[in-house]
Amino acid sequence: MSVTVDDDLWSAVGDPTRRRMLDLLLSEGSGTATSLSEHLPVTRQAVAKHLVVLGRVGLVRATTAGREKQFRVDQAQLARAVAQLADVGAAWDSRLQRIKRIAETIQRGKDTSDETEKKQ
Amino acid sequence: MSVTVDDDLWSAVGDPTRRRMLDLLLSEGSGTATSLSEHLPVTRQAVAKHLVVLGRVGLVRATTAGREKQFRVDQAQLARAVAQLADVGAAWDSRLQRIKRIAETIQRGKDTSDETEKKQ
DNA sequence: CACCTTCTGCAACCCTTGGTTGCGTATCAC
DNA sequence: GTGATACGCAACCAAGGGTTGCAGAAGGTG
Repeated sequence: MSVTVDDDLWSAVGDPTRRRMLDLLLSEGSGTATSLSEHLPVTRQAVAKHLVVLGRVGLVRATTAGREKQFRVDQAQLARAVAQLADVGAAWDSRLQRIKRIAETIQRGKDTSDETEKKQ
Repeated sequence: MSVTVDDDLWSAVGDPTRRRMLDLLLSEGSGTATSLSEHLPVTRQAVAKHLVVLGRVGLVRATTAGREKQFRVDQAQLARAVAQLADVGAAWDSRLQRIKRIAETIQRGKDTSDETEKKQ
């Protein structure tokens, strides 16, 4: 029935900036707060905060090397997030399909009763 | 490459309370702010605000009858939202697949070069 | 009609969060 | 050592999700 989703994980990917960050990390393999902020319309500090959020739900992990902190996407966790997106989408989709089917059934029922009326 | 999503639409379904509201509206057909709040852990006023948000992005529409305001899901718009969920999910999924494939290729490459070294 | 209930809308007010600026600090490179 | 660079922390602001409180419109009943 109603799909149980990890609200923290969902809202982590619910933010547009964080989605773009994930896109960047996926396409570039890894990145720092500074390097990511160069491709985003927000400051480094904002990116750093988002990285904390993403780290909290396990979507990224960091390795510190000297003064740089490289972030990478945790593939398993992102796969989990993708699965939840798919689950919710599928649930709503089946709801919509069901409503559509019912509507068509009612429509067909009307036609039938019309014909019946004519026949009577 | 990066899927273009309607950020307003996405963040509308990004909120867990709004997702539950959509679930309720889908399963019950329609509902008022008051009736929805009875099945949710928030007050009627909070629900009313969420309904404004959902209405702003076209996910719900209202019909006023007497003192009651009945809300219904706009199926076309919800279908659009579902499509965007699927798009983003698919984009990330293909990214993950690609990374996995590259990793396997590198692994295979190592094996091959090992064999090549042996042959040489 | 009057009264009471109920459903809605508006306003004020918290707290969290996404964003900024400013500053201090650690690391690298010369 | 000095300067540039990458980071972290703190203060601050605006928007959003949530609450309470209250006023008004619509329905039911004497």
